[in-house]
Amino acid sequence: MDADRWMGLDLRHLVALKTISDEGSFGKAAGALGYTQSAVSQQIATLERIVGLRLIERPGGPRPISLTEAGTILLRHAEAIQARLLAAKADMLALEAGDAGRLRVGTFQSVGARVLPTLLRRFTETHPGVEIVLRESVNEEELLEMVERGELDVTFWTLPVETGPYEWSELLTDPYVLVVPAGSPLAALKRTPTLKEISLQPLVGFSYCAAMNHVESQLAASGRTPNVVFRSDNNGTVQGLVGAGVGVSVSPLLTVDEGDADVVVIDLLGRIPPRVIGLVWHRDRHRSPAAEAFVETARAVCGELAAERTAA
Amino acid sequence: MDADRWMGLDLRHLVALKTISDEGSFGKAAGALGYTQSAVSQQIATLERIVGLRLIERPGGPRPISLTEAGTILLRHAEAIQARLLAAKADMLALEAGDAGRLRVGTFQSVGARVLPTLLRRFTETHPGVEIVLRESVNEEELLEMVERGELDVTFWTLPVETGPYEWSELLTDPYVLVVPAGSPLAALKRTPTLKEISLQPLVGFSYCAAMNHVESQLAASGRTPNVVFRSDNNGTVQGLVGAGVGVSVSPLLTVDEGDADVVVIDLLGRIPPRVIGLVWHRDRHRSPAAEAFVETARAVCGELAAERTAA
DNA sequence: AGTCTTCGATCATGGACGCTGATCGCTGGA
DNA sequence: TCCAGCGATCAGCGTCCATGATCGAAGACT
Repeated sequence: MDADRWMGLDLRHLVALKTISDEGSFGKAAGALGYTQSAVSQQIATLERIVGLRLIERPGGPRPISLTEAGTILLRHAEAIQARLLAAKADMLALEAGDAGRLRVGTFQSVGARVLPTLLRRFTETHPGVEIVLRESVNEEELLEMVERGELDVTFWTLPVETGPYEWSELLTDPYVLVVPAGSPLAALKRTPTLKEISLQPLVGFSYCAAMNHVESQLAASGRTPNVVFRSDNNGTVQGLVGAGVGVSVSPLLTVDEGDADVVVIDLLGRIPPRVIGLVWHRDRHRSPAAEAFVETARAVCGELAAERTAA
Repeated sequence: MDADRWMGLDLRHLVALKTISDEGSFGKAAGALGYTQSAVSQQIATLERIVGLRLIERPGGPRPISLTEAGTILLRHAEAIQARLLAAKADMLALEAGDAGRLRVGTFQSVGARVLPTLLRRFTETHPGVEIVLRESVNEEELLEMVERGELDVTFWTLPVETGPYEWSELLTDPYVLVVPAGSPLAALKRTPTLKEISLQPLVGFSYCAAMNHVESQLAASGRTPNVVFRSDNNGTVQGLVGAGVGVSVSPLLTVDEGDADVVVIDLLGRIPPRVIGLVWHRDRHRSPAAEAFVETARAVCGELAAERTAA
C-alpha cells in the first residue's frame, strides 16, 4: 500500500520542512510555527516515513542541519504547493469580498497619464458592470508584490518581469527621448546627441523610479556621471523645469507632453534601450473574464497608440 | 485568525472535492474513496468552513449537485496541487529506486534508427556514470502518458505536444520525402510530383504511427484516397518493398536509408508539412543534471544533423 | 579533562478531531 | 401517497498528534 502512505501526507509536514529549511534548525522552526521541538521532530519523522527517504541530514550536536538531495527536491515541490495554496486562498478571499465584479489594477505614473484614460473609458463602456479599483504606487516593486499577495488582480509593469509566479502580456515599447528647452543648442543640433553630450548637461530627473534608474545607469555607462540638478515625482513638474531652462531631461516618451511649445523633444534613436510596458498577473490565480477583457482592451489601446506613433 | 483556518486545510478535503466533482454525488464519492457518505459530508462541511464559502450547490432530494463558482475555482487549484503532489511522489520513488544515475528515455522507431546511435555514443562518452534506459514504444501516445506518470524522465515526441504538464525542446524538423523504386517514372520526372499524383500510386506505408496518419490525411486532402497496398512497422521492410517495386512510400526523411541504390528519394519540398521532433519532459518533476545534459546533447547532435542536410 | 550548551530523538499521556453508523429531512417520481 | 435517493446531523468511539520531560550526542569553553 504505497499509495496509502502518501494519502497520509499532511500539509503541515511540508510547511514544517520549509520552515526548517528557512530557519536552519528544528527548534527555531518549532518556535516559528508555534509548536514544540518535539512536534516538529515527529512531523519530519512521519514525513520521512511517508516518502521513504531521509530528507534532512542531522549531524548531531550543535552542528547545523542540511537537506539531503531528496529533501531539496521535495522542498521545491512543497514550495510550489504552498504557493498554489496561497493563490487559492487569495481567490477565495476575493470571492468572499464580492470581487466578482471588481478588478484591482496597479499602475505607475508614466502609464497613468497617457494610456489609462483611453483604456478606462473604453473598458467601462464595454464592461459597465465591472468596478475598476486603481492603485498607483510610487514604489514600483510594491506592485509586483501586491500581485503575488493577491491584493491586485493585474498590474502595469516594465518588462521583463523578474522570476516569480507571474504571467504577462506585452503592451507597447516606449522609447526614451531627450527633452530640452526650446532654445537649447542641443535642439539646433542636426544629429542625435550622444549620451556623453547629454551627460554634460544639467539634468532634471524623476525621484524614485525604475525608468530613471535605467536612464542614469545608461548615461553613467557612457563615461561621465550625469549631473542631476533637480528631481521630481511629477511628469509635469519635470517638463516645466526643462521648459524653464533649468536643464534637460531624458524621459520615456509616454511621460512627455508633446504639445508643450517650451520644450523640444528629440528622438534618441534607441541610444537608450526603450522600456517595454506590459500587464502582469499572477500565474496561479483565477483570471476572471473581466481581467482577460481588460488585458485585451489594453493591448488594443496600446496597439493603436503605437500605430499613431509610427504614422506620425 | 483567518490564517489559522487555512492551516487546518487537509489534502483529503481537496481530494474529496475532486472526487465529488468527478462522481457527481457525495455518496458515490464516498464509495470511491472508501469512506462513509457521512464522512465526505463532514469533509466538505469543514472545507467550506475553512474557505468561508459554499463550494457545492446541493439542491436537495435526488437532484444532482453542482459546483459553485468558488468550488470550480478551488477545484482547479486542487487539481494542480494533486498533480504537483504526484510529481513529488514520482521524484521520491525515483530517488528511492536509486535513479540518481539513471535516465529513462522514450523513443519511437524513426528517431531510434538515425539520431539515437550518435546521441547515445556522445552522451555516454561525456557522462559515463549515467545509465540510459531506452523504452521504445509502438504506440506513441503511451510515451507521453508514461512521462506524466513519472515512468519516463524524458521522451522523444512529434511536436506540438498536447496540453498537459509538459515542457519540451525542439530538436529538428524532419521533412517528408517520397521514396520510389529506382526505375519509377516518378523518379524521371523533372518536377516535384503533386500529392494527387502520389495518391494514384500504390503506397507502402507504416502500420500504426502518428507520422503515417499525418501522411495519409494529407494525401486524402488532395482529393483521392491513397491506395495502401502494404503496411509494416519496420523502416527497412517498407523501403525494401519500395525497392522491390511493390509501391512508393512517403516517409519522414529520418526513416530513409539514403544509401539504398534500389530506391530514389524525392524531396517533396514541403508539400506535406514537415514534422518537428522534440524532447518532452514533465514540467513539475525534478530535472537531474543528467537529464538536462541529455537534452543539450540531443540538441547539439540534431543541430549538426540539420547542418549536414542543408550542406548536402 | 571536565562541564556546559545546543540540538534532535524518544516516550507516555492527554486531548482533539475525524470516521462510523443510525437517523432525519427533503424532494421528485411511481 | 408512498418510496427511493441524497445529504445533514448527532453521539460515540478510535486514532493520531502535540505536549513536556528526559536522554544522547557532539562541539565549545575553561
